Amino acid sequence: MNTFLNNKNKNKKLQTRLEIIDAAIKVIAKSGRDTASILEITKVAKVANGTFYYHFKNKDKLLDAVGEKIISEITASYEIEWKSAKEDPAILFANATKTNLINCSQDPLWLAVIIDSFHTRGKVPPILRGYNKSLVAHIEFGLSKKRYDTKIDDNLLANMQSINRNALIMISEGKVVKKTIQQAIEAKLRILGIAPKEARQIAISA
Amino acid sequence: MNTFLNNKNKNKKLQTRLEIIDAAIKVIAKSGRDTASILEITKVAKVANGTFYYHFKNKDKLLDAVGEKIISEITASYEIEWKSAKEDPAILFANATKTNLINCSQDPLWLAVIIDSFHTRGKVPPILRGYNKSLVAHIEFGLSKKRYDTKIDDNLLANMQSINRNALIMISEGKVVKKTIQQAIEAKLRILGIAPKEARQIAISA
DNA sequence: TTATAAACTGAGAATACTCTCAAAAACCAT
DNA sequence: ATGGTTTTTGAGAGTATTCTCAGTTTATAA
Repeated sequence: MNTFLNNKNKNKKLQTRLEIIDAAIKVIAKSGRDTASILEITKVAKVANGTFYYHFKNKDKLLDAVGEKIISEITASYEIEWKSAKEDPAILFANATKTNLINCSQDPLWLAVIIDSFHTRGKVPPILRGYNKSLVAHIEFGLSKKRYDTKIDDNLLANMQSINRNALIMISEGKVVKKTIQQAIEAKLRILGIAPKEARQIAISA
Repeated sequence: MNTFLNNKNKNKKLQTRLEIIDAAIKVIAKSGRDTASILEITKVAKVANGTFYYHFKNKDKLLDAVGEKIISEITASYEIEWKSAKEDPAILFANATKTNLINCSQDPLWLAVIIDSFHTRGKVPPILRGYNKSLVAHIEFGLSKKRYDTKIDDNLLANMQSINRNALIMISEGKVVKKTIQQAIEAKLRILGIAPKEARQIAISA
């Protein structure tokens, strides 16, 4: 019984790890990814500074873990429901957007971290990667049904993401959730090439 | 002749100040607002560290100055031309967007700093303030002519800004300028409520 | 030329952060 | 209980950054 972990230790280690991740979420929500210091995170997590380095090689690895935790709580809902492939892609997309935004809004801390994750220089943070995949699937589905009038490229995806991000910012600043989500859906559908009035209709009834 | 500055000195002082601002633009373009250090800026500007503090109270004041410098080079183009108020507001807006994006793209350093300025937590950086004012004027003009189908609010403005930002990012990453600008115009007009096909037409002929 | 005020310098105080490591504590199978 | 292993601790080395300030240089009015 010498080189591998037994269950008790596994749990203890995991628990500390989770405490650090939770503390990180709190600190990032307050100060942002770049300014959040490991010192403060360990203080909030009530562990010694050195403990952090036992669990994570460096700050980047921690940020990855934070991203994965949040994404795992949220993105499942965003997966396209292929079983309903006979439905209007625009309506499917509207519903997915709604669910996704509502999920993100559950916890103000997540909200802050997710918004922060959009403020990124350089590499795409993990929080956004999964989202992009589902997004492409949705749009391709709509294109295949000749429902949209656009092309998929980085610019389009970035615009879709930005609309989500802006909606989340509005929500985090206290704007009415329902109305904000409607606006986001309307804007996205319009960009995709749905006629203005119809986009509004779909957004309202989503 | 004791308390006020004479002309020569004024010039010398101003020149050093400008050198610091230019250096700051270079460093910010490379490292981003948050990570840019005064030490590095003064090194690039070839002045002593203390000189910085003779000219600027702190980093924030420098960032304001940088924003003002860039905005003064760019936003004039975005002002609505009221003399042509008989024209289609959508076309006016399309042209303004085009000019604005082209101006921003002139200098890769500006481009980087402007993009960076969108990554902001908290207060709106000065670069964006002037832009917002003109944007509202444009949209109000279109609404008054019943050309658009939307409401002006923070969310809408944020979405317009994001589309610009995304276009600038694409350009800075080497995407074709003309096509990227067309996409931005098309997306903005569609969000405002112009019919999809017409939005594309206007974007293409802008 | 010289006195004076403006502009600049760079050493260093104060602070903050990341990461390492030897030692201590906690844990658990026997 | 014992001994080996895992986990945690916190002091501190190394590095970086902001900002101050006493003193130096520069420019110019007289």
